[in-house]
Amino acid sequence: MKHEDSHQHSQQDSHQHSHHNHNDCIDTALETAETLCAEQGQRLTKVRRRALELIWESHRPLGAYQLLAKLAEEGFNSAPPTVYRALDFLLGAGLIHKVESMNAYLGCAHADKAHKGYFLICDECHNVMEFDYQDIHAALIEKAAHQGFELRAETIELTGLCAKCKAKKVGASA
Amino acid sequence: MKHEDSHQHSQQDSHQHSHHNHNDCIDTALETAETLCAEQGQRLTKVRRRALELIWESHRPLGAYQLLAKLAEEGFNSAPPTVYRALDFLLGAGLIHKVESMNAYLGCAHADKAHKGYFLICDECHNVMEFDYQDIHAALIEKAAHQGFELRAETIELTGLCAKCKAKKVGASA
DNA sequence: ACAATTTTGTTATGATATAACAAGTAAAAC
DNA sequence: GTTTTACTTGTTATATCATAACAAAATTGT
Repeated sequence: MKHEDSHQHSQQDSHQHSHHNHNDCIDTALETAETLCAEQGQRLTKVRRRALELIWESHRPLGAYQLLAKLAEEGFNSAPPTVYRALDFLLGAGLIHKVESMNAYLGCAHADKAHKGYFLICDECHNVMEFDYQDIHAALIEKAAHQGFELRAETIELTGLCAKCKAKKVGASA
Repeated sequence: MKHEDSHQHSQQDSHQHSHHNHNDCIDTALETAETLCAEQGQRLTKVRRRALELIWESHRPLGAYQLLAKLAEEGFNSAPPTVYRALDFLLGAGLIHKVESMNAYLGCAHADKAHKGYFLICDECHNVMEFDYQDIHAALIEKAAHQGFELRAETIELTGLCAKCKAKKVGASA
């Protein structure tokens, strides 16, 4: 196993965990975003920046219209193109991912690393964990190449039961 | 590698290939569908059967409203619920897959085998190949379990350039 | 035939996303 | 420092994907 790492993006509530202060995550993500945009001559404008923050503040993947509502509350323009433009920008910059099976958007924890989003999605609590698994990535590239296919992007979304919800179920039936 | 197999679901046109008669595919798929439904006491009604056929006849994943239009041409009811009900049934029976990143539906080549759909999607021609890769499946289960996650379903959609389109590009630039 | 179940018809609406063009704003060129 | 250019945002309208709710019809079991 060359490299493997994972990151719990979401949490049950807004309180701080003993092992995970989500506010730090947001701060780091925003700093990374600033840096990346600066490096690439991209403009992280007010709406774009605030959209990214709001996506990070959410504990689960955020729908476009949910995000739009939050932005509208803060006085931003409340027509759909506003939010979709921001989302397009952030997706293009690799700062967020789209979870295709949920039509929702999630802050990317490894924006600086150039990667694909691999997700574990809990059917019960709808929390999403992003993970990065080089072995699988390599295997997929090889598998695709074997069929003459040149891989560009990967959508890997796994659903099931997360550890917490599994524990809760066992407790309930006991 | 324990098991690996793939199947080219789509083709450029409706003519027969030297190595692939798509009509045979459709026939086989429909027979399998009949058998499976009979075994499980499920009713493969007219709309459902015709929907499945139409999905198979399409050379690419078919959108719900595209399917609806085809059904309407043939005198079936042309309101959305008709097609979504048929799709729900076929999805539930494992006879088709939904390609999440395209919001489109594709005949399942291994309906009898109980599996997840892994797809290679060409950005150029939009053809889709389904493949089945036990090594990756096993690795994903293990990886998820390692994080206490109980895997139930997998959405694996890989995009890029298929062999044909790659060849075409090389030819064009030469 | 009757009741129970499932499937389909029908109307309406919700949810997700983009087209097209005008107006504003920041960056670059002069 | 104004003009030109490119980019970003505002605004209206509409396309696309999907489901809720309830009535009618068909199928199945008794």
